Amino acid sequence: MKNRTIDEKVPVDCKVHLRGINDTIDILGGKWKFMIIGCLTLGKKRYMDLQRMVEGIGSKMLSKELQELELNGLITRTVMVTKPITVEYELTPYAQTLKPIVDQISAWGIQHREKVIKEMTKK
Amino acid sequence: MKNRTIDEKVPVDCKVHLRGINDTIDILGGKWKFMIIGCLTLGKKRYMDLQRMVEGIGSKMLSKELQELELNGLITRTVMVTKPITVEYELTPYAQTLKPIVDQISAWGIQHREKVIKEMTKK
DNA sequence: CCGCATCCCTGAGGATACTG
DNA sequence: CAGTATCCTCAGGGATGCGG
Repeated sequence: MKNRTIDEKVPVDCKVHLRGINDTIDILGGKWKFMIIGCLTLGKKRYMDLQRMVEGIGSKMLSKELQELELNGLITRTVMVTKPITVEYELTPYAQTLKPIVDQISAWGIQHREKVIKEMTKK
Repeated sequence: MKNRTIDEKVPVDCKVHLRGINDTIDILGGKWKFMIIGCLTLGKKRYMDLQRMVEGIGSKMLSKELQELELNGLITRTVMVTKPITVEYELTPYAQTLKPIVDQISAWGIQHREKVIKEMTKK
């Protein structure tokens, strides 16, 4: 048993803070989840809509990520028994709590892009 | 050339919104970046500190992700020429703009965990 | 239109060992 | 202490095709 210097600087509230980040990333990690949420932030969407909006995503990934989001209670899946079947995805009220986060992430990306472009032209 | 119904519902500002998310995820994606930023949010940290705080990360991933963050101008790396060498990582002023995002992500994770636990015990 | 099944493959990422 | 190098794996994820 060595006399470790651990814990000297890792108070409990820090751990909670970090665990919070971890938990969120566990749920919203992956390559597309934020994008999907971002799309649904704009209103309910159909499968095709999503595939078109989330540029680059494949059918397999899309349905997989949608399932995971549904499991976590973030989106609802509604099947409309129309001619060719129709499915609508929508954020749950609970998922609305994610909107501020998604909006900020988007805003940061936008301003970051501007900053990068500015730096390139300046040089 | 088919008469596609695309674009009917994909106005430019939506695309910008989504591209913003994309850009941010490109930079902060990956398994650990948010956690690392979260740690550095608490102040400057040494390599070992980070490895200890970001539970589960390996030496290789840590240094790789740190390099990427440094490339994007989000952290600074300072070498102290001490007995056994010492290196400190710190958020750049620019990276401070990420703090609200990280904080919200953390807060959401914390409240989500509480919600899940509540639902489990309730049942 | 929705989305599962299948095949396949790249690369993220883990474990271990080694250097300055 | 702070990494780098090497090897290896396994799952994320792309492409295609089929069925309800």
